[in-house]
Amino acid sequence: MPASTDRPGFRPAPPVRPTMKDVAAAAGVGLKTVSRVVNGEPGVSEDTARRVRSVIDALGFRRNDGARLLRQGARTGSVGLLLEDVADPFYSQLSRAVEEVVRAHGSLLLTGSSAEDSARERELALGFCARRVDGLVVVPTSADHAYLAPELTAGTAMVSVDRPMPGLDVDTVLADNRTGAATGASHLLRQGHRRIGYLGDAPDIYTAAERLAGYREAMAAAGCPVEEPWVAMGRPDPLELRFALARMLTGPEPVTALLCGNNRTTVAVLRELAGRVERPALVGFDDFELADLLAVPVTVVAQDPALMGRTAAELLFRRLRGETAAAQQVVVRTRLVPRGSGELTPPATR
Amino acid sequence: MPASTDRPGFRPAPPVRPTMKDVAAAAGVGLKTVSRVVNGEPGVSEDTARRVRSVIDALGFRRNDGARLLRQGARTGSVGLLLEDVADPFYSQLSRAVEEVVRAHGSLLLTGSSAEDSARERELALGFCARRVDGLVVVPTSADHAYLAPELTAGTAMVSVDRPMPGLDVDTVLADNRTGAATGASHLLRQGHRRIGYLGDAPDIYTAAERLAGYREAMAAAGCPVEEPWVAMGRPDPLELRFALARMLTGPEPVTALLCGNNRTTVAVLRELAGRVERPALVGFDDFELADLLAVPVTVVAQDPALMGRTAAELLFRRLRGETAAAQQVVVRTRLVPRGSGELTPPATR
DNA sequence: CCTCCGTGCGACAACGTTGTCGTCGTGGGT
DNA sequence: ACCCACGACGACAACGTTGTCGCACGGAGG
Repeated sequence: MPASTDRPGFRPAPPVRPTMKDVAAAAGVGLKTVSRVVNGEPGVSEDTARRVRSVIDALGFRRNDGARLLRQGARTGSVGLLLEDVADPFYSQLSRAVEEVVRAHGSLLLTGSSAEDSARERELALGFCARRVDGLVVVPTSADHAYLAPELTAGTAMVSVDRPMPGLDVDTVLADNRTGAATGASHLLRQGHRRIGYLGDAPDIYTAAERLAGYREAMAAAGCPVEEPWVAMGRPDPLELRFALARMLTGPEPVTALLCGNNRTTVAVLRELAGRVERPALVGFDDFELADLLAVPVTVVAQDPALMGRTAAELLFRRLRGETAAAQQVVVRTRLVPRGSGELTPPATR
Repeated sequence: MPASTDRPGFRPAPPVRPTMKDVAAAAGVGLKTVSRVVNGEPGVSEDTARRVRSVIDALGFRRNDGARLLRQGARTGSVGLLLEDVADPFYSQLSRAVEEVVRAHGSLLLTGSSAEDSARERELALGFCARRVDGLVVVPTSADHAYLAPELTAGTAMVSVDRPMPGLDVDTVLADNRTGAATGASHLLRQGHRRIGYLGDAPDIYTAAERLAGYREAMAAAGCPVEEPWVAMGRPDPLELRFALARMLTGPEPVTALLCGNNRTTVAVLRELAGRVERPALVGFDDFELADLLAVPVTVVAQDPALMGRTAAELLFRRLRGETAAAQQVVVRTRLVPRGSGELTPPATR
């Protein structure tokens, strides 16, 4: 835990908030009467209510929901969202969809980015639970999540999105990664490509592994042996990527097409290709803005992050409404969007 | 408030969480001893501590931070972030930066999108305050925010980003919108353009108004009268945009260059231009991914959303640390990034 | 006149935790 | 043998709120 110990040189007497007691005293009424007014309960004369309300405005009183929740033992009306990085367009779209649903249910949203670091994810998740969120929507790292089991049995709803949650049996929303990647690869094969490279994220990430598998399956089904230099997996590092691409695109038998395992990789590859002479065909997994406006519009296997987020959030609230069925898995279909880059044919046939 | 009244047909006895009392009973110790163990306070023998810890693990006990905070009257270690739309890249980058700083201070982040709707913003802000967030980072709508004054005096720190907060004197982080837009316009003027169109967001949005003013200033300084059909302000609506562009680009005296007031407008314009024959020069306000990889790379006036977010969050924590100086305004500079589209010369001179 | 009831309101406990303070037992010093 | 200090622990109040209950008052009905 990153030292919340702000060694406070000198904290200037944090101004205190008025409580119901203060309001009651100022209005010359009992505490409970204020409570009644604040909550719109009956049993208060309009005269008294008016007086109390004016004092409330004058003092700027706001009910302390923490205390309220403690007393009522009710739900907190808040949901935690844990993902890899809010700034990634895939997650930011997912995030918006989740937020929309959460808001529609009158709840508030806590957001945290794990940066793919399981310790950080854990810290955030437990922090959310300590705040007693009603539920958790998680894009889990590959680490074991059994530490969340007590929360689950304690009634905290949980849904996993984009990846399964290892070690915990919860509702899960996934894209059809394997099929999608296979579709992308097949599409390239159909254009006559035989030597197709694959660039993806680190293979400990579920989606990366699934998509790689999809690629391999499609290649195998087409009778195309995959040579190892054609596959590059890892966190998108510009330098590594440059080497990998050089490896794939040069030599006696260069690849004529590329399948990119995700958003960031696709963009990084495009940027790298801009500085090279080769113009391999390219299909990207996951759509991105402006893909259609590039010099060669980019063919993608599009996911639907908004639908995934919405579905996940709705599953969560279904649980919160009391649904007790066994954990289910929802697979959201991907869709091939041909735009040009994936329809380039291999040089020999050009 | 959107009916948090889930008419619960039948709520299946929400499983209860173990409390310290339960742990104490199960471990055969006093309540306070459990508290001591949980908080790592001294005065517990290692034997007892071990026993308590094992019971804690067995029951899956987690301290209830709500109760803790209530008791301690301390800060909640949470910060609210209110912006227009998490899915907008500008805000999602800002958001990440804020989150980073918040995390570094050991706090949690509540996020809410106002969708530019002041009622929704208010609802979210008050919801955050009811949860007793320590501070609020807000991208405010243009509505009056005086309703937050009680929170401010009650000690909730507040910082306004991207726009000033009307009706409330708080630290504010802004981009130099006016200068930036003027720079963009001047850049086009320098290429020989005299008829330059401006497309921006609704003028009740501070940044939109400022940037429009910057454009007008630059035009005036160059002695170029702005004709009204050249200016189109409003929420980005594809159809409106099409009409506006048609108006600007056709007729006897069409504009030869465009200045776009923001991210979304720039992209929408690019998309629209892709279907037209005219190729006006173009400068966009706010950078966006892939701007450099388009057929004609797009010249932009780049903002630094991450710096803005970081600055805002740091100002917030400075206040929380007790800083009491008068509210300050930080202006983050923009930077012209020439990439091609803004260096196109007018047809006459081409 | 008294009774009965409804209305308006306040006292009090409780939610789960922590700060304060008191108690108990042990061990060392005299 | 006695005292005191000290370590280990628990009882209790309090944080701000709400649910329960009871009380006082006034008017209607006998």
